[in-house]
Amino acid sequence: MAEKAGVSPATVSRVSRGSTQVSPELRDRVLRVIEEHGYRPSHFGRALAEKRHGALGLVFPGLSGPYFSELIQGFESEALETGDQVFLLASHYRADTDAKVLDLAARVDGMAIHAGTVSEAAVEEVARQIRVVIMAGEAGPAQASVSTDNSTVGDLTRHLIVDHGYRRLAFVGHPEGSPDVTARWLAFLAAHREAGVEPPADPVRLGLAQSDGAIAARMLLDEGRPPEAVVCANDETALGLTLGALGRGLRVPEDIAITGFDDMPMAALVRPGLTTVRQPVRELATTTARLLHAPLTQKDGDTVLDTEPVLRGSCGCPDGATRPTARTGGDG
Amino acid sequence: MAEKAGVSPATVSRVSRGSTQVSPELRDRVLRVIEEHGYRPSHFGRALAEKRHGALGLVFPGLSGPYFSELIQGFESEALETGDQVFLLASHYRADTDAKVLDLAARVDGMAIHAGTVSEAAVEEVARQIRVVIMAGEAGPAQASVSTDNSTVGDLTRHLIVDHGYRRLAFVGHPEGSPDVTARWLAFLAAHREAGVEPPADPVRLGLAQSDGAIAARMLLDEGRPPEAVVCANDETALGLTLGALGRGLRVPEDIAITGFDDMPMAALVRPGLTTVRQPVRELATTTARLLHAPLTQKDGDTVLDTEPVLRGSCGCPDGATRPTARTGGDG
DNA sequence: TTGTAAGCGTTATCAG
DNA sequence: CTGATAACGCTTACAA
Repeated sequence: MAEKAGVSPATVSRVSRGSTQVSPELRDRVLRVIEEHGYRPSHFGRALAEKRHGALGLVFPGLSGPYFSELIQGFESEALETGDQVFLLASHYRADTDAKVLDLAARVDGMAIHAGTVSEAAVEEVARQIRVVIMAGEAGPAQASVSTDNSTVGDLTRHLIVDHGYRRLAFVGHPEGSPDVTARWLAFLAAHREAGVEPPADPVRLGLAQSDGAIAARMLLDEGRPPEAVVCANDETALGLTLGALGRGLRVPEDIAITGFDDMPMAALVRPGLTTVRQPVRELATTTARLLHAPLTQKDGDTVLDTEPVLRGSCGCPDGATRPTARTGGDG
Repeated sequence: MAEKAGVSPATVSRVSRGSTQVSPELRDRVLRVIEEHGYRPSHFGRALAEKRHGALGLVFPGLSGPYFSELIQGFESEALETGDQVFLLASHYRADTDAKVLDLAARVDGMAIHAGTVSEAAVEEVARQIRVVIMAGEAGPAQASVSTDNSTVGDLTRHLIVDHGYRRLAFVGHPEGSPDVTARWLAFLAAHREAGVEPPADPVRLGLAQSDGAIAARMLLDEGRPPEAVVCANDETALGLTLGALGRGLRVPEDIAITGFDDMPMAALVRPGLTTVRQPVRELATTTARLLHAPLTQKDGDTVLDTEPVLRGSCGCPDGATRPTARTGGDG
């Protein structure tokens, strides 16, 4: 094709990739023809010859809000550094996700999979072909993972019980839905046990979208005896719940205290400010991308990033962040 | 590779693509070996030979909320029908988007580009190589486009002025940010002109995320004289604004009326219900994907899908949808 | 029905 | 510094 420039394909290849092994004159001539014909090297040709795609895959459940947005941006910016293209695949919790993931695996050099989006079997299968890192969950025996510390939900729960004296708490989130929510629910339960307070028998099993928070409001507030405080699995549901509470004429935190998880931008913007847990989503993403770039060592292991509580007005604190009561170490 | 099954590559190819031209016995033997070795045909080999990727690209600005989620799901489900894989590319409004789009263009057979994400020049360049359809904006001379009717914002504005008697309205949205918002702002202005009411000199120029609505609340409510009604460019900002208003102790719609655009699930779940405009996002996406599958005819043209107002409580209507005052046809 | 061989666009190796 | 030539893994005539 570009040999219409009167040179060999090898020379075109060298020029198009900026090799120094070409004489200035020839380079110029080739560049001119490339320009004229709007030539772009074929990715399949290149991939076939190099046995690599120059691309990474990122698989996640859906696009509900800032968490994934931040995750994706972080991942992409890191991949940019290493010159990798990123292909996004949103599962939407659909049944055909496994097939799509397998297909994607044939087009990329490595894949980051958000926990809870793909079946165990598919993850194993993909890991047999290319590098895999699990985000926000634990890796199987063969892959690496990066996640954040969910136990801070326990600190927050203890804060609600010990510092504010709430006794009837609720938890909004679906523990079976993702490792993150599982861990948060368990931390919520553990804090109750530790404080000698009876936890609710069940969580309010809903998703992580803001609309789920609005539904939670209906379930918790339109009946008999609302809880004094609600620990939500993430900020989005917390804000949905807040909207529901305020819309019903309730005051936050006087009538009902609410906490979230993520510390998304809205958390600081609403009134009262949302008490939550800050997790380093961007670092989660960049760490994952970095791991994916180099061949994984036998066991890169499970990296767990730190998180920290952020106390604002919605739990009953004055609207300015402080730290919650430190864990006492006792059994309560 | 799979010829270790003792057959020719041609036979493997035939079997792996389900050709009928193979004897049952051979087919079984090959299938067994394929299974054993976990063989998957290489995409570059296939793409190289077939001169197609079996994939479509979808480029959009970011992932803030239900609009893009719905858009992507619709697009993917349609692509699934035609057996195409979908590659997502989020621009995040970054400068290097053009380069990524060009790269993506080399890996897919067609590309849907959401308006306002990619430079004109890059769109032209991509369109020279593969099929391109613009979403939520007008196509250049060479490509097709699919968008929705934004003029309904004018109907909503007229409703606020004529039916509810509001005189001091505000508009939240950045008209220069996207064709959609441009059209909505212009419709807002036109309705004022038509009704003989003075519109605000400028819109509140903010983005489309919920946090932008919260910022709008600060700008509009924390000072002298708040507007009586606010028309927001989309539901997310409307909800952010609502949250801000309620959090400040204001009542909606008594103290301030608020409208949105999209009719996302939250709109019906909040109290009061959010008055908004329903647009067929899913149809927008499926139509685009369908157009992309077949070679575009010389001018598939600009498809515009219908939208309709949805009146709920946040504008002052009783919380149950009705239709707004019909356009009179006069010049006001 | 099955195998052989050419070709897809690139890179890498090796001569010249 | 440059050009042949052989891969790369697959599909598709064409031949057997």
